[in-house]
Amino acid sequence: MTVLRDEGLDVRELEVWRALQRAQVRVARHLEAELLVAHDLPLASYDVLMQLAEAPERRLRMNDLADRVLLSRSGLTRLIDRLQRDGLVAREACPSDARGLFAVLTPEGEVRLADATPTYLRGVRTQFLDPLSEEDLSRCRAMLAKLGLTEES
Amino acid sequence: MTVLRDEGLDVRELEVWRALQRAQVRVARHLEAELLVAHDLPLASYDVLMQLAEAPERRLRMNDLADRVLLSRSGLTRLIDRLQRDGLVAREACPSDARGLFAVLTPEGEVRLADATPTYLRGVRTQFLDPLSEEDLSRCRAMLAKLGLTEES
DNA sequence: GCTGTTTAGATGTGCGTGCAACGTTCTAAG
DNA sequence: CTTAGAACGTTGCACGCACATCTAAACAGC
Repeated sequence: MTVLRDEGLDVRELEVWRALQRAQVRVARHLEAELLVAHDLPLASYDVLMQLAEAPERRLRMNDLADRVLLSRSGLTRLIDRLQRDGLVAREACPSDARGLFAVLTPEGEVRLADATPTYLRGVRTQFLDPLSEEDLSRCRAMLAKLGLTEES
Repeated sequence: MTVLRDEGLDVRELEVWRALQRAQVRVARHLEAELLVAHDLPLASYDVLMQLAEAPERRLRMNDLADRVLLSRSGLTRLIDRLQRDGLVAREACPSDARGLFAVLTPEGEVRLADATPTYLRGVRTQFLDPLSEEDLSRCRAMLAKLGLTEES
């Protein structure tokens, strides 16, 4: 604590941030582990498949996808490489913009996603939702909405 | 959404988890970037220094430290290697257990930590605390306490 | 004391990530 | 039409991580 005295006594507030970080990492690790053993599917891959499944036409531009998955563009390129190699996703040219590329969910990808989804949902529930009340969740939702609007830097 | 229909309508709940994930990563990335440009200090390194500074005698066993920093044991070994190379941390044998090693914060490490702390605190504040009310924070604190007790797997 | 088991840390290896640089295509200005 | 600049995605590179494995030390029972 000693080092943090200078800026007033928001050590308690800081503690909230650190606990949040810990909780998030803990749940994410749990999900990753379960998905890996049960479906040989890393969490990041699951996220990509899920995003694609939710998108119209089951396809998304690489750029948009990178934003939603919270991954760098280069990271997404490699990840899509792997998914394509495994046949879960295909690349398709964009008719209106020759620079653009769509990542498209293949039928096989859909199956894989459907298989893994129960595992994912169960993990989120046991590790995150179950311990919390309805009230907690709506509070949390409101909080996160506020955080989402703070864009700069 | 279509894929998630099977388990009832907790799509909204799932959304909370996903938003949390996004928020956490966003803030962490911001902190990492700021610490890097201003002090050439990765976020993980900052965490280690902070944990050591808060510990009695400014020292911690490798194992305990690994838990607090939310890093694998091997990851911590490498990170301490780097910090030791940079002179911010030293390794010291444990008198009572010859297997054990302490990671000790050096004076130079303290200075570096003190330099970086304002950057860190400012980041946490602008990206996380400022958008939230006092009420939000205490709610969040309570929520995280519940999550912290769900240990298994 | 002598073995078998457990624990603390350190390594070897492969993989995933971000950053910076690159080629390609689109768009706007002259 | 030509050229400058921006946008989209990919690639070279170095770094950091986790998993499995290994060594050394502590502890257990006999």
